[in-house]
Amino acid sequence: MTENLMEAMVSETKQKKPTDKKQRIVTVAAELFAEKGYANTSTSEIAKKAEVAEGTIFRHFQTKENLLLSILVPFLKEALPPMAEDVFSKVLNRYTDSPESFFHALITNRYAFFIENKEYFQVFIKELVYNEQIRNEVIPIFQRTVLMQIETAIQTFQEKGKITKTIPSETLTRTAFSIMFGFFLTHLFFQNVDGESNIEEKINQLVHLIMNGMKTSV
Amino acid sequence: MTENLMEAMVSETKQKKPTDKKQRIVTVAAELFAEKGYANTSTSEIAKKAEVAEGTIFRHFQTKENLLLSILVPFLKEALPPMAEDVFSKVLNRYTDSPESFFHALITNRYAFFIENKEYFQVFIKELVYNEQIRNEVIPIFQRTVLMQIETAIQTFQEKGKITKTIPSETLTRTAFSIMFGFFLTHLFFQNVDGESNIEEKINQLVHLIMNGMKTSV
Amino acid sequence: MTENLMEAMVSETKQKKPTDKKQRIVTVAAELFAEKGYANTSTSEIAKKAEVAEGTIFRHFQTKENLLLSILVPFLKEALPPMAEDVFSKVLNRYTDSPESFFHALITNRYAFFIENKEYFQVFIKELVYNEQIRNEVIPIFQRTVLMQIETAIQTFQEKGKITKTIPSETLTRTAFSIMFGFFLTHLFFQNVDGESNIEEKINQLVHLIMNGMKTSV
Amino acid sequence: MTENLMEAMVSETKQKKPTDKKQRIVTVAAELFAEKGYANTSTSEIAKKAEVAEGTIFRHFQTKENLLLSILVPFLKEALPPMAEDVFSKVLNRYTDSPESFFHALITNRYAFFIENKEYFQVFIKELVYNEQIRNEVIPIFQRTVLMQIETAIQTFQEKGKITKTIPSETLTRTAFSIMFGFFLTHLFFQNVDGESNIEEKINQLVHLIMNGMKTSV
DNA sequence: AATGAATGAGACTTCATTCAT
DNA sequence: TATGAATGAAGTCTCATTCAT
Repeated sequence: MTENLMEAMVSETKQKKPTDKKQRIVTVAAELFAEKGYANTSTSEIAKKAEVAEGTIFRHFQTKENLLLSILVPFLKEALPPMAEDVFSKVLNRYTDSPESFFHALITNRYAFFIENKEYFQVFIKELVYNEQIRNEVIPIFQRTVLMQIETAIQTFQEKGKITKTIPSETLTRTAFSIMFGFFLTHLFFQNVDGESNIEEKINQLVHLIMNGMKTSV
Repeated sequence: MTENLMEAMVSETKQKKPTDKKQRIVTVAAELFAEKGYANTSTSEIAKKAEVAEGTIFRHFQTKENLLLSILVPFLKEALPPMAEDVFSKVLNRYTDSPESFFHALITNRYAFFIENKEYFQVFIKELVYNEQIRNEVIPIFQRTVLMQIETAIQTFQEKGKITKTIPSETLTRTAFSIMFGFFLTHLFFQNVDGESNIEEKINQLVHLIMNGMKTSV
Repeated sequence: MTENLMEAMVSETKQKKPTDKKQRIVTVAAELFAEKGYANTSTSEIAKKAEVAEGTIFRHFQTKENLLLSILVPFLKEALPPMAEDVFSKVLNRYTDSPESFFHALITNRYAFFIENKEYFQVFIKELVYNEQIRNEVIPIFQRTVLMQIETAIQTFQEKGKITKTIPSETLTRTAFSIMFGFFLTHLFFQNVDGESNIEEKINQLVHLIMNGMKTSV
Repeated sequence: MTENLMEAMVSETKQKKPTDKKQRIVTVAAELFAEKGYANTSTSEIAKKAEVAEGTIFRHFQTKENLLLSILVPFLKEALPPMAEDVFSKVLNRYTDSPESFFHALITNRYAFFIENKEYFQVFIKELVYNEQIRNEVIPIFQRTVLMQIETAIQTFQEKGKITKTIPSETLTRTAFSIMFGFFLTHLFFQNVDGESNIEEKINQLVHLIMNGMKTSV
């Protein structure tokens, strides 16, 4: 990993319309990286499946690693900052009165994004676990954007007396994130956990657990 | 992956006392697999660091993959079934009256095991994410042992009216597991999240969140 | 090397005024070939530095090798035959009475040409050493033109009793050429051997050494 | 070129007995590098001609460049310092009274060495011309050892009044070296210039030219 | 049991060249 | 004339695995 992810996320704007073949390479590579991981996918395999010459991959991406970044960077660009800015300004402001409706909106919004980008999430999570440099570069960004915004929301609700102050907001944030992320992961690595039908109900249950835990309701 | 993990977990009992060199290979391989992942670690690197000839690795383990299994199988053998049988008979039976004390004992017990085996957990999780065969073989075992035992415990508490019945036990189980696993992962991939000092308090907070959620206590 | 240098040197007269881009390609290629050698310079590098598309190079020169020849041939055309015909008829006839003035004029004349074409000399010498076909084609031409003309001059001086007859004219020629060529090479591969100032004096010294050797003058 | 030639010349002493195959690789590579140059010789070609697997080359030499250094470094180790130290102490001390006998002994000695190592000289000179790093590293060594020793000898003779003082010793040295090196090169790149028979006579003529030049003897 | 030289398949990458636009 | 995307052969190098000692 020579390039820096942050730089890549900034500089990667000058993309003209990607060629047909270039797009095909990205698509196929994402599929294969998602399925078998970056390290277990060869460029010749990508070339074969995308029906291009192997050299074409390198004309467009220079290195295999660059190809990986070309998949991850646009995804992260859409996944991280919007989650912090766009989504939150919408979600948080609108549902500012009840933490329940906030968490419900948050999970619903991110679940939709997640379903749309299942494959990219798989690539991302695999490399997050496997690749130290990506981990080192992405996690701080992630903390500054996603986690801190959730924490801010939670603190707001703590101020309003709607969320307990006896537990530090940091721990609350991590726990809420764990529940949400665990929910997504379940859907990522095990297919068809639940029929798609009752997702709405599942989310309601998660929100209930986040807010009320599993003790018997009085 | 040619061999089957289950078979391996059974057949691998005939281990005599491993040679000095054999042990050194396993130790070094675990370190390197944990750090860089299986696919990014070469046998020659292992040989060099373990100060043995490369041939020696193959004399003992036949294939590189076998070496990986020789690390994971004993670990899983100790991690999974005991968690289900041994630990649960201790934990569940002893703390049968309150879900709080049950979750507290469970998390405490597994956290200790996790701390002891940090390195093996890293190898395991990396390959769980990256390696389809391991995923396919281990997850069902995991579901049958760990998750089902937690679910049984939760169902027992539901019968006793100590845990809500309005949410299916399966969802409750996954959520509890998410919280617990999220807690462990935080400690696995980010060093020094909290000072080691206040672990006890952290666990108490987790248990509180599992049982009561984050809404303001009345 | 498919084309024959002699053919190229003859046929290559039909050059109209070269395009702006064509000229830029030649200039840039000469620079790069001089610096890094033909084999270590890629056409894409040339294209980039000349600010043309890679295809443009091949539209004008068909092959990379042809581009090399397009640099070398005009250079050799000026370097070799004129040295034989033009220069010699001037130099030799004018300075026919003393070998000293002949060698002085010869070295001065070629040194000027060499300084003007330093870069082309570098390309030429690199490929002369590295490329068997160029060596095989150029050396005979070189022998027939340059060396034989010097030898003729030396023989003329031998007839006049101004140069020793006890050593074969061939050996004398090679030695004179070695001294002259060694002087040029020194200036080619090591920068700033002498300040440019005392070139005239250096040449005088070389001529003295060619004619009188290094023994103490009586 | 990552490694430094000087370091390589020092560190390369720990060589145990080279394998049969290792030796074959070196021999074949030297042949091919001499014939076609380093950049135009592929490792697969070397492997084929040496009748080893291509991997074997890299097991022994890590990189192709390292293989080149493994050929050049021992050669230079033998060629340069001995020429300065050993040879000179023999040649200079023994033939201290007349510059003629000194140059005669010097050329004879080096010519023998050159004939024995024709192939290595070809590799060396090709890369000296083509490869900037080798040039930058070897030339200073060369200047400090070979050239300076010749210059010292010449200065000694100047002190004794046997060589002219009107020309700086540096110029004399370079000229003597040009004549000698030109003589060697002629034998390197053009085969069979003279029958081997009259080498002794040729050397005598060179010495005469160095000392007396080509003017008619009185 | 242990070694380490040897292997060869296959990895990533470069590059001269072609061709549709 | 000029472009630059596309090609695929060939290049250097890595690596798990074998085998004679």
